[in-house]
Amino acid sequence: MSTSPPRDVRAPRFDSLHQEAYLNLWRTYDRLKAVEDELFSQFDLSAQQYNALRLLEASHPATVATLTLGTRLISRAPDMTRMLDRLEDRGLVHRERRPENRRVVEVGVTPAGLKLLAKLEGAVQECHKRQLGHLSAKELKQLVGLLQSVRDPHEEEDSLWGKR
Amino acid sequence: MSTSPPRDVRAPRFDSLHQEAYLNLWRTYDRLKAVEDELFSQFDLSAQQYNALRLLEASHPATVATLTLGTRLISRAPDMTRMLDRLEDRGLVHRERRPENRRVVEVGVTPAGLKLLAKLEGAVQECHKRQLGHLSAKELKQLVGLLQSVRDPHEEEDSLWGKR
DNA sequence: CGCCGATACTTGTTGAAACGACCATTGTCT
DNA sequence: AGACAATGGTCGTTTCAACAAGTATCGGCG
Repeated sequence: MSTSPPRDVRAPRFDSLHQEAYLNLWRTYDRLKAVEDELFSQFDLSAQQYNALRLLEASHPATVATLTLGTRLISRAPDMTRMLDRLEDRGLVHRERRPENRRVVEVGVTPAGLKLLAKLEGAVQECHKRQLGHLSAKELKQLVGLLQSVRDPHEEEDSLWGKR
Repeated sequence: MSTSPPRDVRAPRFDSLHQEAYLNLWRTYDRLKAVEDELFSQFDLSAQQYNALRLLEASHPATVATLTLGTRLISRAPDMTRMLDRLEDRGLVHRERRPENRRVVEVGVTPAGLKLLAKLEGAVQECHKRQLGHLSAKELKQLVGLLQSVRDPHEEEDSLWGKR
């Protein structure tokens, strides 16, 4: 009886190709997120908060209803209220109920919020370069295409992220 | 002066290809994670906890030091202690200090932990199929390759996830 | 042997996420 | 007009993650 060949018991092994793909996706996201987190933590922002500010900037000067903003975020956020509380406390957004429908709370970015975004813009671009700058444009496009295919059946019909 | 063509102000727009790739990665991970979370929440487990149990199973019957386990996890976990506390309270892992080095805490999976893993195995495979079953093997392999390239410069020299 | 730094966690504390129950407002149906 | 469901948030509570500071142990080194 022969001994089995030496192998690194630590090396990740996978039960299926699907699992390998998912765990690779998870790991890759985690590594890239670490790069981003390091930047945002210097400004006491989370990636999610930055994302929200960016969305408000895109609509500016129009405002956006709280729940609408929630659905547009990259990662679902079941607690918009307190996230906006924190941004409002720092004077980065403002909230307002309008007479025509007193249920909805309209949210907008403040001048201070826009100023912070402007200050961050360069650093954020640099950060994305550090994350992915080692890939060619061709590879990046291929990656984006594949990720869209992966995600497609998992997006709601009217999602902003669905294939168009 | 002509008016600009109508466009969906809600559609995500990107400042660079790098950013587009990263945000697509984030979004895709979030969608797939939602599928997985739904499964694990039925067993009061997090994906990270399941991952830890899997790693312990792979080493079984040998045990693993707490910190070593932490570095092998897919997503970094700076609070192994309390995560293991929870698993130990549920009888899924056991911990032990050995006389030869009383600093390290050796962790192993218990029979109950192995039983839980066995019970989950089929459902987890099914879950990964739901996540990624709509892609061909060729696409999946291409995706894995691209993700490795993305991650490569962000892995530590001796990481288990580096290219070999 | 006694000290010192390194190792391997543990504990405290604070902040954020998850989940549900709750409340106010509006639109609809009879 | 009154009842009732649907909409849009808010609040309370529990759990989890992150960071810092602290404790126990070990391995040299003079």
